Amino acid sequence: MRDDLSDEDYEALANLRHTLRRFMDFSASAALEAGLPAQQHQALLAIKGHRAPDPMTVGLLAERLIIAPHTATELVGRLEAAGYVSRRPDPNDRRRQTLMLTDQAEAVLKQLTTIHLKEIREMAPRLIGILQSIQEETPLPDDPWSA
Amino acid sequence: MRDDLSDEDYEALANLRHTLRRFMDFSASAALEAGLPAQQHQALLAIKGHRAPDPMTVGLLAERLIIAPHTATELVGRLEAAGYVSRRPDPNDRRRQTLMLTDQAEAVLKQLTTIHLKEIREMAPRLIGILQSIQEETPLPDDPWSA
DNA sequence: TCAAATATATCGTATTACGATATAAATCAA
DNA sequence: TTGATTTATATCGTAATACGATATATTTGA
Repeated sequence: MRDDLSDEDYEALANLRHTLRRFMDFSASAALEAGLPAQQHQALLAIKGHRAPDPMTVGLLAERLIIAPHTATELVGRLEAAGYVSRRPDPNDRRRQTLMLTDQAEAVLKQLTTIHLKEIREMAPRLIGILQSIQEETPLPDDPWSA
Repeated sequence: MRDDLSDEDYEALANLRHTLRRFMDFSASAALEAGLPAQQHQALLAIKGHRAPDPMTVGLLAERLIIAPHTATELVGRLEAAGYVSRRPDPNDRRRQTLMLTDQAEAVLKQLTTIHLKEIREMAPRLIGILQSIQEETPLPDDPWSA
């Protein structure tokens, strides 16, 4: 594997970033139109998308969103104040707060998830193409290192 | 196409977000270790990865990063103050500022791009898998709607 | 039982993007 | 050419949010 970087390497990486930023921008705009800041939307999704025997907690949410636990606390505080989430101490470990979505959250999340799946289906081919071109590490057909 | 959402739909979307956030966290940490805030790193990459006859400008950078033009102005201001970018008025249109990377920027960007390509090559299979499962819209083998 | 570890919460601070606005240059109609 | 409009960039004040430092409550384990 060559450790040198071609102009195409930088270009592919920049295109990947641009594609990701377009998705993030789409997502943030859609969430805001639905009345949710982007982080709050992603928190609701993380709670709803959590598949496990044990319930979602503040600490687990922090892990899934890759934020500090106390940042998750603040985020949940905002969600609770806005009526999207309820906290309830875990009877097994009363340090833990289990998180539940309200009906309001379920409704807005359903709407947002529908349009996100649609957007992702449109974006996916382009994104997959960029990822594959990076993995092949010889993005150009006439690359002298290929074959 | 069914417009109903299954638990697996939410789960796939949440997993996609988690994967993207891990990448963003990796990227931001790597950039910070190299002395660059995340946005400044992405700006350097956008400048370096710009393939076109015309030079990179503040407005073009805003388009690529999907931020407001005046936000790009501030970002470039920080990059210039830190010695990563130089501005020069475009002789053809003196409203425009053309952007050039300094040697310092080239060096740090080369290092960051190398480890980013490595990380992406590791992340890509998982990300592609999630994207494809969403596109197939029947993520489970035993999905009653499939076949 | 008491010390250490874990989970959550609070407060002050810093970064950064944006809205509103300003300035300069280019374009175009008359 | 002039003057109005558009385009490109820049400045300033503000708001949102994540973090560091720290605090409190609960559990665990020697």
